[in-house]
Amino acid sequence: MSKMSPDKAPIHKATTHKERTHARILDEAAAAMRLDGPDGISVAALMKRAGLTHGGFYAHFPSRDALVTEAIDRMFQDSRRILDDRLTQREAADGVVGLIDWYLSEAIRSAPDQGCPLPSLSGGAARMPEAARGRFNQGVAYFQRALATAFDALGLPEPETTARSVLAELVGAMALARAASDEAAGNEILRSSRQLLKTRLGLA
Amino acid sequence: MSKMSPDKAPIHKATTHKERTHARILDEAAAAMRLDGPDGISVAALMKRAGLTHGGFYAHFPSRDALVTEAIDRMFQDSRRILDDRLTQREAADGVVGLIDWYLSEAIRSAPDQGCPLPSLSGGAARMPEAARGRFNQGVAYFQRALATAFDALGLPEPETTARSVLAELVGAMALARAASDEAAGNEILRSSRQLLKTRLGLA
DNA sequence: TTGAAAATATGATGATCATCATATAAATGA
DNA sequence: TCATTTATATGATGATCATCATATTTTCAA
Repeated sequence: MSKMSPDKAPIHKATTHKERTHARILDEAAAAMRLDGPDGISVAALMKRAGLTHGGFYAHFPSRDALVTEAIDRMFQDSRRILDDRLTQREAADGVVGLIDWYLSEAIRSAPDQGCPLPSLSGGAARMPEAARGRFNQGVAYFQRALATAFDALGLPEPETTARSVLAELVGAMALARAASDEAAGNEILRSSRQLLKTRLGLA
Repeated sequence: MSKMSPDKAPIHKATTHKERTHARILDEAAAAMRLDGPDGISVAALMKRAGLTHGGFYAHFPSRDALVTEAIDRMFQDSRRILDDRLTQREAADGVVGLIDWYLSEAIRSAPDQGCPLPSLSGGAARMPEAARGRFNQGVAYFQRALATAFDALGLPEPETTARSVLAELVGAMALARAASDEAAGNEILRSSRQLLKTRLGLA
């Protein structure tokens, strides 16, 4: 990019001012879109949240659709780190139990801007711009593989099939729990799935 | 409403022209919103689909939010009929198996305007106008009770807890299957949940 | 310190939207 | 048939939106 250092790849991750600003816009976008969906924030409102004005947006992203795509990616990067921490840095059974309890916790229920983006975004993924939908499905696939690996370590039969089924229940339970107007009803949904997921994985 | 017949409730369901038009708008709205979400169709586009022009809308609904609320209701009425047919008009085990196979069928996957509205709408329910969110949760509660009744008839322990868990998996699996860009991957999700739901309910 | 380049701000454009005021057309009771 | 109500259409209003053109500020090397 710079004329002065044409071939010099940034070895020490030289984050320029622009890169930092780009990342800040993206963080705000990811947070906002977890709460209000991909169409939930306007370019102007987003830039204001990032401490900027609307005009500069197109110096950072070629279009709003491109922002959505990058923001989806960003969300899954965060989730992936949590997922890896839970599933790899422990004994398999503890990791899976911890993941279930974290994923379906009341804290995450009340904080859609943390936790996994799948429950809020799955229902609308088919309406996303195609590139964003692709990133979304990469995130789903990663989650699925990570679960399957853990289930394989647990000696469960058909780990891939089980992983798909378990992921579906995790996503559906949190989506329904967040939809509930009555907090107690939502918590019952979470409790039920926490309990029965562990039961059927032989972890209860 | 009418000055001429003040106390006469319409015993023979005398559907006036206006009532029929109202119902037509609502049907179009429900179909459109299943495909594209509650914000997916404009008032003008909706009225055109119903064969009318945009101006007449406010003779039928006080606001767009009111339309969304009624449309949510309409969707669940349709689903409820299917649900009741499946779960009550058969032997319990057959009914549950049939419901699972229907709910998670590839046909329904490809036709979001049929089938249950929960997979498409759950993720965004928290962002709905409050009245619509209430109707949505009534629909969820009805579904849950119907499943619990069937599970009780099957002699399963904790039918309420199981109903919540099963509903979560049904909703999550269809949401993820519809999100998939790759049709084969989506079908694998459906197959996995069909199989494991029956297994864990002792119906395999 | 200065001047070019990069980053951000200001302001405008055309599109879409929900909503409403008012005009026309259709239905209905006399 | 006529008059009145009811239903629908036309057209406008103000708001919001993505996007772009251009101006201003900031950064940083010389």
